[in-house]
Amino acid sequence: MAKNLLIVESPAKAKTIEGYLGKDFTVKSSYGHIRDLIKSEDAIDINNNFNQKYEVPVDKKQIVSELKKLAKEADIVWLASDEDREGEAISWHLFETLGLKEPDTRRIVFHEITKPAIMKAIENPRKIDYNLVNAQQARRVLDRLVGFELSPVLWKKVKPSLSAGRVQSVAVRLIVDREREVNKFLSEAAFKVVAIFGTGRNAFKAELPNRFEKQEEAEKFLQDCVQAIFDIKSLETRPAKRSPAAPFTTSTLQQEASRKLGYSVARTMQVAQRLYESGYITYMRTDSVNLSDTALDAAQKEIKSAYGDKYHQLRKYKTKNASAQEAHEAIRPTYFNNHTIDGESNEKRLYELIWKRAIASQMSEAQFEKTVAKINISTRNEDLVANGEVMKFDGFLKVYLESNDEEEDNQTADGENAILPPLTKGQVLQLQEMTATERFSRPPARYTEASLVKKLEELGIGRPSTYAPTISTIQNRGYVVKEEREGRQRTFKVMTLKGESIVKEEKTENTGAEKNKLFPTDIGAVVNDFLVLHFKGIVDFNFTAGVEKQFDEIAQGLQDWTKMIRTFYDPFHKDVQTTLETADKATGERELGVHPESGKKMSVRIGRYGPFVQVGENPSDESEEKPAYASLRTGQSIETITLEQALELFKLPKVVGEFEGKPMKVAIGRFGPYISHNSAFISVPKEVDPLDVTEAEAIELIQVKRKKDAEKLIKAFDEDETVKVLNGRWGPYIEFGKLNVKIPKDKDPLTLTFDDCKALADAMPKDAKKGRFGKAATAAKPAAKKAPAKKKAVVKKK
DNA sequence: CAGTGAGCGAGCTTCCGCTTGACTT
Repeated sequence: MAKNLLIVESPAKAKTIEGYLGKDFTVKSSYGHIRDLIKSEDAIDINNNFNQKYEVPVDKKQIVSELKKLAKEADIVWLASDEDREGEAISWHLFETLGLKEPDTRRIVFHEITKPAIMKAIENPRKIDYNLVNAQQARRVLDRLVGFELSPVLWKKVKPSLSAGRVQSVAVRLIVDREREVNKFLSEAAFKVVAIFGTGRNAFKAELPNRFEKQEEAEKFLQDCVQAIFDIKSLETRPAKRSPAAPFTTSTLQQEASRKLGYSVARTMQVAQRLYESGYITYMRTDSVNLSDTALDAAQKEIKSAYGDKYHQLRKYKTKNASAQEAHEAIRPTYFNNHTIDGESNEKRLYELIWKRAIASQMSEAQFEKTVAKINISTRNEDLVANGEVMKFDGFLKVYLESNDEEEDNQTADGENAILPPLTKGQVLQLQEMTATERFSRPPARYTEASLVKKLEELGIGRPSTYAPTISTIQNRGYVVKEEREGRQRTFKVMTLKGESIVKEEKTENTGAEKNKLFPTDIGAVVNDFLVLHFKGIVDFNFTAGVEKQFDEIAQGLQDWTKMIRTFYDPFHKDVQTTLETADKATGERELGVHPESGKKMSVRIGRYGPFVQVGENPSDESEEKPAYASLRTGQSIETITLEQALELFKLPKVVGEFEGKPMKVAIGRFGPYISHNSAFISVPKEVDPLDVTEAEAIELIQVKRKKDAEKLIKAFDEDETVKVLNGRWGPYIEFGKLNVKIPKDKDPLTLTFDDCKALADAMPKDAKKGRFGKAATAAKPAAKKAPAKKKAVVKKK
């Protein structure tokens, strides 16, 4: 029997370490925290030094009892959780929960999963650092107090089931603020001048550094250039270089995977987790850019053998972020000689990204020669400028080029990195073409999931393990939606000088289209405004940074944690109470104006079922006329909707005519505009304005739909007309009332009898539709039931 | 793939961080 029990946080880590330590050691994992505050309100005794009540959650009971048993049998228990605030607390919780005794317990830490690092750790055990544990308790208690006092205020003053917290509320605030910046942004137009000189292979672009605000100025400029002589006024060549980026942390991996692979942050983390569990990469939840000495050596070896000595350059990176806790290494391949791996394409692509970034981080810089040519215009004082860049040595660019957030502005992007033909000072240039194009200044970019993570990290808010869950939470609560939005057409003017004539044209472009961007919902904005009004301190962008500073002092033993929490809590709790007593219910109500015909007041606000428009005052008694209501459509918001748009909402649903003795109604549903007729639903095609649908068109659409349905039909039954065999997009299926049943491959849809269909349908719902997940989970692991079930409920609501 | 928007009241919701799991339409 093993004399030693060593406990780490992650099972994958445990497996590796067990291999290093031999028979005297059993290595187990705690699977993260094993205890948490109890759920109820008395988890923290406010009047008694914020004493906490902890419990082992159901899904951790099994692990804890196993660890308890092993701890009893072992002579020495080694607590090897991570070396940060949370890790120290995990060790302490283990110490308490497993009933360990100090003489038989050792606390050890290591930053690198290698045999020498672990042996060294074992030789240098220490005791649990209670200052660090106190800092974690302060963090935990503060988050609970904030979350569980603030959320109920929202239930009362805004809507039930809402939530607020130190992290999520700031995340929402960032998005609300940004949306408002975008909405109030006034775009300014200016004319940008680009000239093309030379012909064929020797053609190159030059730009006028400043833009013209007025069209006349731009036109005058082109006019002046008609007769002008262009010659090279100066040529300047200087070397330039570029250095690789640091290896990935959780946040930079999420950003880069989003930009280069289009992954959501949740997906990136799922795939990374699989790579980690397969032993391909180091731990994926980290804020450190540090590489271990063994990794540095391995990278060096790999670079030198694959690319040659001159491509290697030893680099040590420092984490900029002050709140980083650096319990792990940066994310890197475990073996640098694996350029690629076996696995799903997701895994392969992410691994490749990680490998390239880590390898590149140890490579030499890329060297360029940059040339700036200034071009004199005989008729004007301004110069045109041409930029050229020639790569002299690729260095790290051989493997990896980091992308950036800025959307490609095709107007400035070409012209750069271009190669200039050989030029000499004084050389006269032949103008091929010159254009002055109207360009518009752009509003700040809306956040993507990944750019929000970046911002949160900059503000020191949240941790690598919580970025992805936070992004999910604010979406699940309905504060934020990730959406695509169509842009609108905009015209812009282009003037082209060619030969001796200037041609003026008007072109159109699409602008403002967004993909996978985060937008605040009305409820998100209302909750945010409420919090900003009544709890400014909590949703302040620097709140976390401020408390983190105090946690650090607690960790260093310079401050008493209960005093710190007391100083925070008393005024905070007072704010909660006065808000509960005095604040009005928040509905985001905004007056739109008066109805053009009736003269009644029109307003928008959020109600029980979402945002809506109201026409007419609230009645004070029964005799008064009731107001009219209409819900806003997706994409509209109470903040930006106009009176005209609000009036449109009342035009639908409307009956457009009759067909086969039944009315046809046009309305807008969850999936867009539709015509309902005799309990059938037909989508109105995109190009048709639902307001203009005529009776004839509606009939036509119904008949087209019927024809299409008939083509899909393989078989119908006399026994029950709601049962049909159909040909769907993914093959034949049975429509059994409201249930769709897939037909197995070994069955021929043509020969299916009614009874066969019934049998297949009977087999389906029990198994697939309802409880498959729940049942299987229950059967396999009764303890793990709770968390997934909860998650599912949230998804369902949506 | 509706139309809703009054008010009562019971019982519920909610935080952040550390882990992985077994699932999906």
